Amino acid sequence: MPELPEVETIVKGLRSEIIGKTLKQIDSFRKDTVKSDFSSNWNDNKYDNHQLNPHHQTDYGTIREIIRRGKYIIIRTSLGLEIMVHLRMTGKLIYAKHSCCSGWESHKHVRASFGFSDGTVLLFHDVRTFGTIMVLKNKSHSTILSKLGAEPLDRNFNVNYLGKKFQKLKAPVKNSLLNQEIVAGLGNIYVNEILYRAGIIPTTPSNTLSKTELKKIILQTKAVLFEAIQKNGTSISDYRRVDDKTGEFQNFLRVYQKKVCLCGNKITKIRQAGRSTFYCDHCQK
DNA sequence: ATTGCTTCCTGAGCGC
DNA sequence: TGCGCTCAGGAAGCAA
Repeated sequence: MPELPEVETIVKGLRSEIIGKTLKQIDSFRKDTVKSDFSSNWNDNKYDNHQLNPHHQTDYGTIREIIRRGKYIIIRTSLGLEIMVHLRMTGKLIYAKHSCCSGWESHKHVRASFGFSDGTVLLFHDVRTFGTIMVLKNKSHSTILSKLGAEPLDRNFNVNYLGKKFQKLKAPVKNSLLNQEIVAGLGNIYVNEILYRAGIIPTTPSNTLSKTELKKIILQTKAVLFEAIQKNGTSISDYRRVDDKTGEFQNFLRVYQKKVCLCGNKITKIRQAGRSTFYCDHCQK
């Protein structure tokens, strides 16, 4: 399940592969996967298999910039077009350099593809089909994503910010950290790891945390994400890099899906907001 | 306003 | 071997 470090790794991989390439064609092989803000065909959900706006455009421009905001990937072209990708649970972007011999068109889980003028293809592969792609011509990603909270690695994600957000929030701290409107990019794995390292029980009401505890959360959020990015993300099940390699951070997880804590205590597993929470009631208070 | 439940979806893993 | 069940969960939508 790609979270911030996985998305960041994919963005870096994409930059080195497709910056400067000219995007010629966008295809969708499943309804609801690709939406656009300019082609009515793509929004009425009648079509399972088609090209985006094939008669009005022969060129989407050259890939200029690829950025990440929370768990979203935003690809911007020289014509001002923005392609916004969210991988959700099982989405992957795979760059197929040798499209002529791969036979990807018939692959069961390829939901969309981006064709470049040099014959290479970027494939959107998604087993569970939760992933989405938005092609924006009129709107900007920043408008659509305006409700997203702070970037956890930014300077403005600090004790003051989190204190304000948590002030009147009774929800468990685990739920609050998963809330993308509070902080953008954290998912279940990293929130478990962050609260373990911060020594805080995940069920603690957000508004009862002390300044010291908030400080620990901020510090450990940045530390865990930084380390995970350095290890190219966590490959628990489906996440792969653009070149289909796995990340390595799964070897450094301390609490997620663990049975026993480093201290020897048994790890407790509960469910919060429909997701698994792991914690050690000896190391976390 | 806030919180929490349901929905979307498919494959892996398990017990029998 | 194969069937049916449970589990994995990000975010939207809706109900309380």
